[in-house]
Amino acid sequence: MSTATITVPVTVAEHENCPATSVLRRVGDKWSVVILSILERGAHGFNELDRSVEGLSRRMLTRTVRALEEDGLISRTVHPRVPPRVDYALTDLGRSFLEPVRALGLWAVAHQSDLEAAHSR
Amino acid sequence: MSTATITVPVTVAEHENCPATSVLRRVGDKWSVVILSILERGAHGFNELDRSVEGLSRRMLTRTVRALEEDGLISRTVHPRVPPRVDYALTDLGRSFLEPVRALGLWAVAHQSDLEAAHSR
DNA sequence: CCGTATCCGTAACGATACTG
DNA sequence: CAGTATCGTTACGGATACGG
Repeated sequence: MSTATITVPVTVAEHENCPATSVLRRVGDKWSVVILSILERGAHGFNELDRSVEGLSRRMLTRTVRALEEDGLISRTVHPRVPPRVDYALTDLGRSFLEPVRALGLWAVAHQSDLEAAHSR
Repeated sequence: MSTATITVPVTVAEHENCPATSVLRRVGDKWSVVILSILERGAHGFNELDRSVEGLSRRMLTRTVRALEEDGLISRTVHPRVPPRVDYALTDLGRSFLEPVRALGLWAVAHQSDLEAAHSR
């Protein structure tokens, strides 16, 4: 039984240093969760990912996978072949990250009608 | 034991219609979670909230509370007095929303060292 | 196949000044 | 006390073209 608590940042400095803030922002960006979720089902190459998600530009794919790699949520493996092959895959950290993210998604689905009701006012 | 699953949006249309997307974006914006967390400890007036968070402008406070109200996560009660008094408070929906959000925050704290290690490469 | 570089429009956000 | 209006800056993100 956990009794852990979180101190909510109430100053700019706290906000920017808070480990949760960067994670929350990553959850909020447009493509990260989609990429992570696709990689959950197996490793993919760059263009493969690009084609998997309609509307995702190569530019944003590059930036997103770079950021996810810097956070240690995915790995990037270069296979020196011709043609070149790069595999993106979830790390253990990325897999564990998806658990609370999924909880949030499930919350949204469970309360979808509440949200819609509130919005229609 | 839940077996619920989520279909990840892979097209622009799915992405924008997905109930989880808007929720994830709300989690990602700069002040929503901070405001919700402060309101968790009790109702507050507008300037009271403003002063509670250093670095939060009145402009963004207005926009944030409006958005949270539209989502049904907080309530806004106007007391017709002089001087005017407006109370912002968490709704039940807002309270339940904070549970998965907190799970995400706890994940970030628990894996803070992993994230820092990954980032220092 | 796997990206990078450049340009450009939009949206987020802060600062400041003003109102009921 | 509880906001709105306006402005300027910065970050996000798409389109396109080019390079290893």
